[in-house]
Amino acid sequence: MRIIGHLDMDAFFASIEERNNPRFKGLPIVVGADPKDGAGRGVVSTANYVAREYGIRSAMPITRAWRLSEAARLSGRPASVFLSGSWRTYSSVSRRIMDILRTHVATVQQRSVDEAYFDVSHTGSLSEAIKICRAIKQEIKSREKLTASIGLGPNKLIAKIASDYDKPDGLTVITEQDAESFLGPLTIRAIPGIGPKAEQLLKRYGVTTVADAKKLSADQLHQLFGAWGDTMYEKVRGRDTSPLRESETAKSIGHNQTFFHDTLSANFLLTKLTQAAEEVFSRLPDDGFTSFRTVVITVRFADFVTKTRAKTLPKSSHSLAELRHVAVQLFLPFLDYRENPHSKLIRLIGVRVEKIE
DNA sequence: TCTGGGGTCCTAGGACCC
DNA sequence: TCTGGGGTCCTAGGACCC
Repeated sequence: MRIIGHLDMDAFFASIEERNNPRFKGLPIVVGADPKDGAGRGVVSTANYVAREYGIRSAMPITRAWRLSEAARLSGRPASVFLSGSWRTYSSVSRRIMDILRTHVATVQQRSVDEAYFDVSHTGSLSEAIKICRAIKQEIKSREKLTASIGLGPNKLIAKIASDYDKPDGLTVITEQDAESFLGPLTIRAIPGIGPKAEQLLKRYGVTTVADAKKLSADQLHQLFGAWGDTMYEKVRGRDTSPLRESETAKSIGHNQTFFHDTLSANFLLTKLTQAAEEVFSRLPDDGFTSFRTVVITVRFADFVTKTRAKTLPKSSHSLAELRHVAVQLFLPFLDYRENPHSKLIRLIGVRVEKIE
């Protein structure tokens, strides 16, 4: 019998800030872009549960979060604490959490900074698996003063959805027999991989819940979504045979920057592009990489139209000078009519390397 | 609502080779 | 010279996730 767990830290970044700064205790905390009194650019990364009572959510434009917070303040509730956050702090906490997890279970697949799958099939019984999950949660709480939610199920799909079912500080167990009925009433968006586009398309076929989706045949889903439709057919039935993959090496490393003001200043843009190339190059060794072969640049215009240009070198390069040079060559056409006939202002520029070794 | 930054995966067309 | 099929690589774009 397969028993898979999914651990998901609760409001991770915001919880760390609250823990590290006792003066924030009980206040709404929003980690994300600088709101600049309502003129900021960017989005909310994480909002703690108090901030969520104001309607603030992850991925929401920071200006909107700021207005929601202002509205709450004017009605006599506390203003939100806006923080830009510290990636270094969060990743070191993350590393310690993953270490705790690894002391309890043999196989761990980290999915992001605050999430991981783990395999507890070896326990042979759900009750034993539950004991391990309680111990994991307890140790995270006592060592890190943070809470996690865990889902337990017959596969990664069910474990992941279960971990989200009862947050914060939850432990949700779904047996293989209950998997299909557990999923049925959930909205189709609960299935990982179904985003806004797939949701809209499915809506046209009268599908809003997972149960609705089961009315579509495998052929219909294949017609609509190609290979992903085949997987979707299985997922809405609670089936997922994908294995846990212990360690995944990065496939690309990149850096983007959105400017405070959109611009077409060649001087400014080339400086930012060069800086991005340097940032990417300096990060290569952090993950044990020494070379790259493909360079990709991204240009986002004021209207959010986004273009990428890539070049794959005949052989791998170890050279920052080459990375800068290729990035600049790829970018230059955007400065004249060839790639930008209407002289649209640019809001973001990015550099990424692939085929890294 | 006016949309970050870090990524992964998939698709489709074209070049090229046998 | 008027032309198939299969495979691989590259590029560009897009959906999605945290």
